[in-house]
Amino acid sequence: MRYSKEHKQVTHERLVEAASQQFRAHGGDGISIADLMDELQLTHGGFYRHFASKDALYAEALAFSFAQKIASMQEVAKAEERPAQLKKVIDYYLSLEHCANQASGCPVAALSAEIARQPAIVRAAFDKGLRGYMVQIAPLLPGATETERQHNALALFSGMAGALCVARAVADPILQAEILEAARALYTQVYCS
Amino acid sequence: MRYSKEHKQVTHERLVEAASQQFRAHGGDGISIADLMDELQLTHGGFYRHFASKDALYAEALAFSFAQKIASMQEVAKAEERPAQLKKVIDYYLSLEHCANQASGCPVAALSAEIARQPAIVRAAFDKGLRGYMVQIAPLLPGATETERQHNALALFSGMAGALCVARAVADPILQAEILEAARALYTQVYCS
DNA sequence: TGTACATCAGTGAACGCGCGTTCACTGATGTAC
DNA sequence: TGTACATCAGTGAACGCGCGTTCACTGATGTAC
Repeated sequence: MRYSKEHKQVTHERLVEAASQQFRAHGGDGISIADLMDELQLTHGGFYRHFASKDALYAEALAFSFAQKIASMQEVAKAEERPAQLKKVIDYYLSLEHCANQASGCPVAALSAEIARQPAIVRAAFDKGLRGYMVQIAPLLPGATETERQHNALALFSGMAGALCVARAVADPILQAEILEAARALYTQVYCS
Repeated sequence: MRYSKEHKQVTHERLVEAASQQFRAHGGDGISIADLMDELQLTHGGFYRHFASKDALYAEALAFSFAQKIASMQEVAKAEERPAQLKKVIDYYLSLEHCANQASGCPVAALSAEIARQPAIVRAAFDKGLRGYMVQIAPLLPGATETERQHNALALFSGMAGALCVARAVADPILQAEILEAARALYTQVYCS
């Protein structure tokens, strides 16, 4: 049957959002198109009316994940003064809550390890997303110039992503908490004093 | 045909070593048992004379990767004085060379993102490997107590693993070098002064 | 306004492929006598 | 020492499964007249 005018765009957006969460939670190979379409109460055959391939969806989903995470970070920083903002962001990024919620968490921590093995369309989306991330977050960082602030942002966020990723990998919850706490102490000391 | 006495153990060890490199390079799902056996000039059917499952091999290969990396880190630190040792290790870990050679690189950077999705036997090998890593490396870190040095090691190595992982994900070589350089500056400043 | 046709999001079967695992078999070496 | 048998690392076909992608089809809505 044919659907009303905005229907296709709505389905497209629902797919991107669902994929964005599922890819972060399970990785690119961890979720099938059939599972994704099931989640939207659709059958898998219709997928190719919306995307040329699974990779094309991955690229769009990645862009969505970055945008969503930038927004939630700015939400956290909002209504605080300059030096306290960064402390808030660090505490949030390295919280047990963020650690436990990978599906809605930072795409850098969840996916960067597999991005190097993805096709060019996905890698390009990652580069673009990461650059946007750094531009948006740089104002919260110390540094005399924009370049310096962005370098600081790269060091801080790659480091926090690593801590989050390793904490999630670890099976022992005590060691997990130790990793997050050690990273929180380090980055707070360096960037918030 | 039947083989001489030590033959089985030799094949077992060759499998673990080959798997250790292939898993780090391509991830747990990125390499098949048939490909691995091919690499040793064997056919895939014989695999189960050596391991109960692919997961069992993954666990052993992970332990091997950790041991190998600890050894290469100690090699780097060797013949230096106390504060310069850590600088050497940081520079090596965040080098373009380490970044380009994932197959022989740090298993934390290469695999921690997928470990959380692996079965218990693999996760246990990761925990054990990471703890051993931290114990071996802690003497190079500043800190008044062993606990403090290990916390510093956790913060430093999770952070460096994140930087390495993000650098590898990025397609643009200039941005890749920037990430490694920013991380090198950060961790050197914090831990080597 | 009414009618005939075109469109196209979604359906569900099918294709082709790769994978982890199993299994009957092979045959040179180890072992028991 | 010599012989007959047992062992078991390795072989290669097969099984069962899930996946990405394709395709002929459906049928309600959009559009042209």
